[in-house]
Amino acid sequence: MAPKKRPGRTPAPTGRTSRPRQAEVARLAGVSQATVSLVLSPKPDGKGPLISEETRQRVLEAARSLGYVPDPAARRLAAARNNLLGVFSFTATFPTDVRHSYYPFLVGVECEAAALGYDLVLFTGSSSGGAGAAVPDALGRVRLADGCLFMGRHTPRAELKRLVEDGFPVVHLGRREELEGVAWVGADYVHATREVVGHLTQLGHRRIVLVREDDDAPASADRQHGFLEGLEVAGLPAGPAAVFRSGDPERDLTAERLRSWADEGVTAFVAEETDTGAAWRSLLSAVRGAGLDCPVDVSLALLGSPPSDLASEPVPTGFDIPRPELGAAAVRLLASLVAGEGEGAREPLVSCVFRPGPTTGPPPPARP
Amino acid sequence: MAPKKRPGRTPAPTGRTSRPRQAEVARLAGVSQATVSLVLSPKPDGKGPLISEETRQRVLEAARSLGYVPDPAARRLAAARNNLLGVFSFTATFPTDVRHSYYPFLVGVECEAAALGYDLVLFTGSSSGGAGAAVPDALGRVRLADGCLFMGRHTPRAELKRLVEDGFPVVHLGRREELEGVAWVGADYVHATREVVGHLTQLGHRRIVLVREDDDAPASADRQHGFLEGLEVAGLPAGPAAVFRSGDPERDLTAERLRSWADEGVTAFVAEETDTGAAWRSLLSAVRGAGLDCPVDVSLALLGSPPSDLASEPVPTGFDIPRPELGAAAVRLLASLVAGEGEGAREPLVSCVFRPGPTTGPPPPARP
DNA sequence: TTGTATGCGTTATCAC
DNA sequence: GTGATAACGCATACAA
Repeated sequence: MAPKKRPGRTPAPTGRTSRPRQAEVARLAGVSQATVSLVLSPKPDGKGPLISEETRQRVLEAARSLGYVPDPAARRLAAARNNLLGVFSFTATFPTDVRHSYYPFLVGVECEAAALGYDLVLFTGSSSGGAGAAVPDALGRVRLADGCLFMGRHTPRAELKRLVEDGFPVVHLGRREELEGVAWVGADYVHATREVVGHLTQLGHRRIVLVREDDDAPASADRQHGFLEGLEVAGLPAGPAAVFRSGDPERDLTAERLRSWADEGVTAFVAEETDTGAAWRSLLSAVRGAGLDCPVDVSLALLGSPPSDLASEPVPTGFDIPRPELGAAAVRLLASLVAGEGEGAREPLVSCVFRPGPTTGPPPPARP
Repeated sequence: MAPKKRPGRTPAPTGRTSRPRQAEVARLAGVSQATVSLVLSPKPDGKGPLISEETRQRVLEAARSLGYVPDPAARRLAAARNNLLGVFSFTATFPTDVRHSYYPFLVGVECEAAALGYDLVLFTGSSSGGAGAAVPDALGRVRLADGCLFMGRHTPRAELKRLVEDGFPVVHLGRREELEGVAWVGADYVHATREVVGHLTQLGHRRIVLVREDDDAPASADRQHGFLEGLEVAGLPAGPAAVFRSGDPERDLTAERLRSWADEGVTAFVAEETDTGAAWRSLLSAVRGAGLDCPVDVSLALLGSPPSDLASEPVPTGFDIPRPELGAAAVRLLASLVAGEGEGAREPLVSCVFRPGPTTGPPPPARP
């Protein structure tokens, strides 16, 4: 009699070659499948049932002879974790335009993730397809990981908050105090900028201008904050006139503008570093266009690292953001959240290190 | 009467917040779990049962409000796909030592993966921190993805072959003809090197030496192959004397060695590009140490791109490996394998483009 | 058109 | 110590 056909999945998906399973190892070793599991993945602290050495060896031998390899999918499914940490950047992680890239962060992220035993899932904001095609919410896809790291200057607040409210472990790379409940690690731009300004004032500069882009990212706000603080501690006027803010510095920061500043007695400029490096690039070309010599006529400092297309130029005075360390710290924090260890962020601020350079010097003698 | 306790796993692991499952979406939408599955992953050709538009919307709405995202492990276990492509490098993908990195490849990989609707899983298999890096399971983890891209000069043949034999879609970035059955895409180093040698011979060089590391990677063998071919087509002796092979060029490639070559009439050197860039770096410093002027006294060419720590120097004559294109091509091939479209690799070799530079010129007049 | 009943390979638990 | 047995989350054949 033919066996009655029952509902359910086709016994063998007739897919690709199937690998040996624990059940087959068990048959070959003359034990149960569960025993195989116990032998092959023993509890770390020896808590589980102890297996006799003889059985152990039989199982191991059987597994080896069959070339058994555990199925990670099944393992993860049963363990309710997938050992995956997500990395989501609001711009492409590996942009064609190499000028703004998150590569330096990833150096630290990958290292630390590996050390902690996690693999990484790279999500891109732009990617349209992906596993969550049915769910239009781009950010929703990150839930496939055990937790997710977010980076980028502009963060969709609502969606991020939603994740956090759902108890999904989230860490933002970069200060994000406005988003309550969102864990973050960031660089101490305030302190680092104050330090750069201090360097300039000690050299004797009395009129300094901050060049920033028209951008409300905390990273920009922090630099401006530190800048103004730096002026204050030096007893200099810290009015809004000291800040030049432009949405398109390549256009607004002209040689004429620069000359007029020089005429007013401005002897030093600091520019913020942004994704595109536009502020610094514009500042440099304006200085050249104005025929000014740096650092003789004017001192320049960069609040961060120069864009890679300017790598051949001398590294300006400023500070270095310890990106790999930041990435590593973020991963550590994220891992602790995933492990359920509460808010384990003791010190979310990582210090930047001051970088002396050839672009700053004493101010020129006062002009008539 | 209390329900009899039966063996089995604890119903709820009492763990942390768990992601919503199809069952919960189903409850919220008032349908069965199977219906949710049907709505959320419809057959591409509309083969499966058709769901009424009204139910569809209810399910989608429920899924969205719950932030549902399919579990990749479960998807994969159920013999489906999870739209995940793996990337596994045998050296750290983002090494601390920035001199050798796979970043340029990833630019193309990420772009193409996103375009094809895949997310990327970065397997941190062989990174520094890996405690159990030696476990054979390291490669097994990639089975979590639908397929995997491998990169690196040194490939564990056995494990890779195992994956392929099991029908797991695998693409190797870099020529790998010795591993039968392993699909690959690579750069045409043979042709590109021949071209560089041709450039030198046309300039008039008759004695050229190849500096390579002591490394049996195909990438090295191909360059040597192309080098010797280039000599032959120019009618020059292509003996082994023309190849300088060293496991530690920083030590072996001395200024004295270089001078003696010059005395023998050698007027040009080509160095291979490797992970570390050691060959090229050593060559440069030896030339300087010998007090030779490039390109006046000696011509130098680099079979690849200079290491990033030499980015400030003039870009030498040589060729550019189209790394992003290679990465993209690899992803395309991998995706076609995942889709079951057989060996879709028509042309696995991508051309390198010759890069003229200031480090080569006519040979100096013959010395007495 | 929707619901029911498996099964994927593993881990975890309990009774023996 | 060992062996059943129940989930883990999802996909699918089949019944209704």
